[in-house]
Amino acid sequence: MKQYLKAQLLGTLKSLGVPENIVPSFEKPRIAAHGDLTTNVAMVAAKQIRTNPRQLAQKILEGLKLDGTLIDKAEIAGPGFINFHFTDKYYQAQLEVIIRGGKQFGKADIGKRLKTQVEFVSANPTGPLTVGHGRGAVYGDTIARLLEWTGYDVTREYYFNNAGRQMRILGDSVRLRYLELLGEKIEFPEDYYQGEYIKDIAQYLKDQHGNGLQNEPAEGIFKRQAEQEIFDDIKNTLERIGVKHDVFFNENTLYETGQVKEVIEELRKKDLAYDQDGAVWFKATAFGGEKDKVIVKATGEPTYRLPDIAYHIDKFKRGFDFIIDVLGADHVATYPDVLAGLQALGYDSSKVKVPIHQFVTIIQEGEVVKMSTRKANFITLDELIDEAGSDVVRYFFLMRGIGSHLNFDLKLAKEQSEENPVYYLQYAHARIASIIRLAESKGVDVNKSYDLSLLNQTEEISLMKLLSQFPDMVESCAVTYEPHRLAEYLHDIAGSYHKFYHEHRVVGEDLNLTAARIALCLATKTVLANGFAILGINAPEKM
RNA sequence: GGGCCCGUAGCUCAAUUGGAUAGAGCAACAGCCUUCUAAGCUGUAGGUUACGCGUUCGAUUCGCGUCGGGCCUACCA
Repeated sequence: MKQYLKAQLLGTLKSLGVPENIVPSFEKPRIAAHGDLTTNVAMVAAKQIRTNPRQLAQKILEGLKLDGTLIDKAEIAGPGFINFHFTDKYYQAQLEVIIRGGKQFGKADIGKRLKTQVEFVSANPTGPLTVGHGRGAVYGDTIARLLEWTGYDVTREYYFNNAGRQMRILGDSVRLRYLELLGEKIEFPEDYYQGEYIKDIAQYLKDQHGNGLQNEPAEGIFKRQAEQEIFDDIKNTLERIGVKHDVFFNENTLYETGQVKEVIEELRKKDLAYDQDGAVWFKATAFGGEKDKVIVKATGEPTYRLPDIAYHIDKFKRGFDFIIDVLGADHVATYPDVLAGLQALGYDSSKVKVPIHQFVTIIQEGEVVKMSTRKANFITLDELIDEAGSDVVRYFFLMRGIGSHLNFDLKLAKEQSEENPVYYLQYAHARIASIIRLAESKGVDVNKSYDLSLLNQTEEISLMKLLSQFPDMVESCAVTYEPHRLAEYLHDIAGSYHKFYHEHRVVGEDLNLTAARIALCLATKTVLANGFAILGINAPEKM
C-alpha cells in the first residue's frame, strides 16, 4: 500500500515541479479519524519551494488519481497533512493474507541471511543469575528471535571467564566453608562470597570426600566443583525462561591460541601501544578517548580490554558480519575502548551494535534492595521464576523500553500475579481457542469458505486494521531493537479483540456471518500466537 | 569534577523516533454475567510532560542551562 501511494505521489509531485529530492514518507496517524496513512510531504515540500503547505496539498490532491477499490478517500487536514482512508475491502483482503500466512505471517527477509551474533548474559560463574541478569537475558534472546523472524542467520553466544581473581576468591570461599563444616574455626573474609550456595557446594564436597580435601588448594577441586555447579545452575535457569545459547565461549581460549598476544603486537606495530610505568598502554586518545588505557598491568596481567578486543576480532574471523553485544549499564564505560581497538586494527566497528539496558531495582516491602553477588543480598532469577512463572517474567522485562530504570516491586508481583498484564494477552488467545472449539462442536467448518465483506462493524474494522500492521511492527522492532513496542502492540490487539467479542456474537444463527467472524478470530489468533512466539511466551488454548 | 542513562497521572510505564486532542495497567469510584471464557467490557476521576530559554508550520521528543535520581569514572570484570 505504501509503495502504491508513494508511486502515485511521486508522479503528481513531479508534474507540479517539486524537486526530486523530496520523497514522501508515511505514518500511521495516532487518531482513527485521521485516516489509515498520512503523509507530511506537502509540509516538507512547501518549506523548500516556499509556498503555503495547505495550498500545495490541495494541488497534490487534485493531481492524484487513486484506485477506488483501495482508497476510500483522501483529504487535507491540520497544517497540511494529506490523510488517506483505506476501503473496508482492502482490510478484508488483508485478513486472507494473514490466514494464508499462518505461522509464517509477519516473517521478513530484510536480514538476507546475514551472519549475525547476539552475545548476551555472559555472567562469570561466580553465583546464580540475578534479576538484573534476567533483563539482559530475556532482552537479548528476544532480539535474537526478532532477527531470526526478519531473516537474519543468528547465533546466540555466551562469553565467560573462569580464570582470574574473582574465581580464585570463589574457590577459596568454598574451601573455607568446607573446613568450617569439618569443624575448623575459620575467619570468613568480608569480601568473599557470602551466599548460601557456597555452603551447599562445600556440603556436597564433604559428602563425597569426607575430610580428604583438607589440604587441597583453593584453585583445585574447590574452584572446579563450584564452577561446574554454578554453571549448571545458570544454564538451568536460562532454560526455564526459554533462553538457550548456541556457543559458550571461554575467554581462556584467547590466551591459549595466542590471540591476545597478537593484539598487543599488532597495536605495537601500528604504534598504538607503548610502555609506561611497567604497564602497556593503548593510545585510546588517538580515537577520541579521554585518556590512554592500560591493557597489560605492571604485574603482567592484562586488563579486560585486551581480551575483549581479541574476542571481538575472533567474532569477525568466525565470519560474523553483524555483532550485537547486550550489556548492562555498569559496562557503559568499557565498550568504547573495545570499539576503538577494533577500529585501530582495521575492523569495521560500525558492525558492532551495543544496546545497553538500565538496571533493575528490586523493591521489597517498600525498600530498595541493593544487589551484590558478593554480598549475596540479591534476588535470584530462579526465585523470581518460581514466584511468577516464565511468561510473566519474560513479559515483565519486555514490556518496557530498556533505556529506563525498571522498578520491580516484588510484593506486587507476587500478590497480583493474577492481575498481570500478560494474562490479558493470553486470555484473548485462550478465548479465541475456546470459541473455535465451540464452533467445531456445533458442526461449523472453520476452514469453509467465507464472505469477508460481511465484516463491516466498527469493532471488526479496527481489529482488522491492527492485525494488518503486524509485519511492519515486527520489522521496525527488529531494526530498532525495541521489543517493548511489540508487547505494547499485542496488548492493543488483545484489547481490540476483547471489545469485538463483547459487542458481537461469533457463533450464531447466520452461518455466513459465523464463518466470516471465525475467519477474523483465526487471523487474530495467528497474529497473537506469532507475536507470542517472538516474545517467547506461551499461547494457551485454555485458561 | 567529567562521561552515559533517566525525570510524563497517586504508583509502574507508553507515546509510531519531530506530528494533529500525551495514552495503558495498577490503585479509587460507578455500572455490565438465564447467550461463545467476567483473567473480560463500559463509564468517572486523575497532567503546566521536573523547571527556564531556544530551534520551526509543530517539541514529551532536538540544542543550551538549572534542579533531582541511577550507573560509570581502576594497572576490578
